Amino acid sequence: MTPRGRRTRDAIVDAAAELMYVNGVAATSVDKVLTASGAGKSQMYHYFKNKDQLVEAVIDRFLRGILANQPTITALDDWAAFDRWTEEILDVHRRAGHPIACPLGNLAGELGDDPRVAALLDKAYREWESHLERGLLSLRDKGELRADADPARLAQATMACVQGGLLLAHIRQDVTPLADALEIAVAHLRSQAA
Amino acid sequence: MTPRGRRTRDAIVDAAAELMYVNGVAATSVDKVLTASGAGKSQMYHYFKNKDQLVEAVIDRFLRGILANQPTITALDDWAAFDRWTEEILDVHRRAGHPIACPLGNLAGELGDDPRVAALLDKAYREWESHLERGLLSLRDKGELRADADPARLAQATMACVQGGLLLAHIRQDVTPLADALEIAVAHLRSQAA
DNA sequence: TCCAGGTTGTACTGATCAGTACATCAGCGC
DNA sequence: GCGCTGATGTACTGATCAGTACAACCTGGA
Repeated sequence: MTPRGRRTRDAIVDAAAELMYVNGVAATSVDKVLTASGAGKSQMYHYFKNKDQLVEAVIDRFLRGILANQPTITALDDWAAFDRWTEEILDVHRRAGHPIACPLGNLAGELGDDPRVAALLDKAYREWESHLERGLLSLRDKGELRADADPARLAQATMACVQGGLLLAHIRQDVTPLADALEIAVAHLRSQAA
Repeated sequence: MTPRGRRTRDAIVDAAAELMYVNGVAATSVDKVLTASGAGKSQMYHYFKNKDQLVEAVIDRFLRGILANQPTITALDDWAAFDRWTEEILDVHRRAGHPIACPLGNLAGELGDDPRVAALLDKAYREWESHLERGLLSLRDKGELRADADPARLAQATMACVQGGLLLAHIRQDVTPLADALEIAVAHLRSQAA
């Protein structure tokens, strides 16, 4: 693939991600993506076998964007870092100009019963959670988390709170439910401190 | 509307709810609903102005089904009742034969950016939460909840945990995230006990 | 019996959908 | 300059979509 082709492919994924984030996958037709990206149909089917493959690329793009928006998640080496992490999440959704919602969470309801897509979403969520788990592991190694705590399960429960907070924040376009859910999640983690 | 018409209308909403629960709203065409319900197109547009109005009826039906599945939510008059409530939720989703997911939560991602649908979903969630709030109010009146606790906000945070737990449980088809999230939610409520 | 209002079957429209066919273009190595 | 390969433009197909038109139906009350 040449640099020109790469740019075109990126433009298609960009436009698709934006449209699918706001309107959902089913409501985002290939034609709309192509109009928004300025590409033609032959490009779309040159770089993607079908719409499903485009959705795959969009899911990956969502995850990369999410992780880039919360840099502290890769540096959770003390309890204060968890507080900074929740502040980063809140800051993202306090910024105006886009709906308050998790791009991955938006797909869960619409596509979660397609086992193929569910597997991709699961993979994305697990990568997201793995950073939380790594942070908890480092705390446990430092003796700041109970030795019998289960970092993977704690990470999963934390993610559940994040997603639930975002879902209600989305419906109400108000960050309060997210802020409260994040506080509860981190309080629960801290309750497992050694 | 005659009893016969009522039955036809109910059959349409039944079929639509089932299909939209599993496949999402956009993937559920009016034609599929009518085939599944055995009704004809003229009935559909006799009882509903358009597909959006059918979705409205489905949202209401989802809420009724959810509340019917957790009867204890209307009798949250001591802390033990909250534990029974979480058990009811888990039991529903431990039963096989249907995907593990919240019907309302499934719609949030797909339709949450349509302000009209978001308002309907918000209304449904508020009714759901109102029962939690009522329970917390009764506990506060009995002196079992701190006088300065905010029942509405606590109810909202609890709902966030429920929804997040269900979202991850959906993607993973495993009730563990839901069980953990429910436990965290109720533990947080109990931390506000007087 | 008759008839009015609620109910139903079927055929249709125009728009949009995902995906395909095929010709042309652009740029890079030779 | 030549030719190959990736990149692109455009026109098309058949399926499906939401919604409409219209005639025919029941069924209860007068």
